[in-house]
Amino acid sequence: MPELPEVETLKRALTPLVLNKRLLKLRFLRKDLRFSIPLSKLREGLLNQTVSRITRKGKYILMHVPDGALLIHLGMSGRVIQTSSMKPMKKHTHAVFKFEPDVYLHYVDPRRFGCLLWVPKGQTHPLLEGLGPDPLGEEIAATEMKLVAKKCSKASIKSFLMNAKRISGVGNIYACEVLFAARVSPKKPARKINSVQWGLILSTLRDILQKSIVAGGTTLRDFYNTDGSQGYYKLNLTVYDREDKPCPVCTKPIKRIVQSARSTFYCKICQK
DNA sequence: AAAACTACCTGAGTGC
DNA sequence: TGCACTCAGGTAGTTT
Repeated sequence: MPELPEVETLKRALTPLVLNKRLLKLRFLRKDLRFSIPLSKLREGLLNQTVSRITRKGKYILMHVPDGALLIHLGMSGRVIQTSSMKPMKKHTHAVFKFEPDVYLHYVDPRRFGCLLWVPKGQTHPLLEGLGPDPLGEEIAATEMKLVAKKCSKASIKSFLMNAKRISGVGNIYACEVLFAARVSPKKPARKINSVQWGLILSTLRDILQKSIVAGGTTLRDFYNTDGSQGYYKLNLTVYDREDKPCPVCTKPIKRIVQSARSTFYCKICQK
């Protein structure tokens, strides 16, 4: 997926294409993704309406129109591509949007873990409620995080970082990368992280995410920008998907373990 | 209450 | 080539 940098990259790519533009056509090729798509609500709310704003919270994108917003999530394999017609170009194209004058956006998602939903004006959405602070938004206070983590009896720092209720938008790749950069073991209980370490983790997180956005997002299998170009952050990955390869710092082999049913990559020597 | 596990899908990669 | 198998960037809902 699409981790946070990819979603932010998508938001930035979409903005000049659709901001202050009217949606002229809307076509759905299926009625359900992860959740059923509210077809008639989306048609009613979006058709012939002008996009006033595009925002992001964690990995969710909101495309605002007068009566509400289109809520987009890319799940694990989703992407949005720009083409020159309503005709689906890719297998697993589930929705096509035509904006004035001639911008065609195709929502493609093979695994269908993503979603397209409607948020009425003045309301929020259950999926957005309870999301923790966005790591690229207002600075998260280390003291605040330490306090929240204190209440976690057992959760490892890796699981903590990936829990959207704590901090929104941190996926598996960046959780691994940040902990390596901050020299913190992924196995360390979140409640044992001191404020200095929290400060380091949070500033490193912001730094890595920002650098990745500048590079255009991490491209693994499924992410492409709306114009089909790929991101380049993958080249900078230090530990993720590098089991048995040398640690860039100490050259000892990178370890792979499983935490909460997800692969974690780290250096036993460098991360304490 | 918190944390771990399961399920939702398709496709890429591996080994036979 | 093909089959069987494993694994994958997310996360809501269920179970422990």
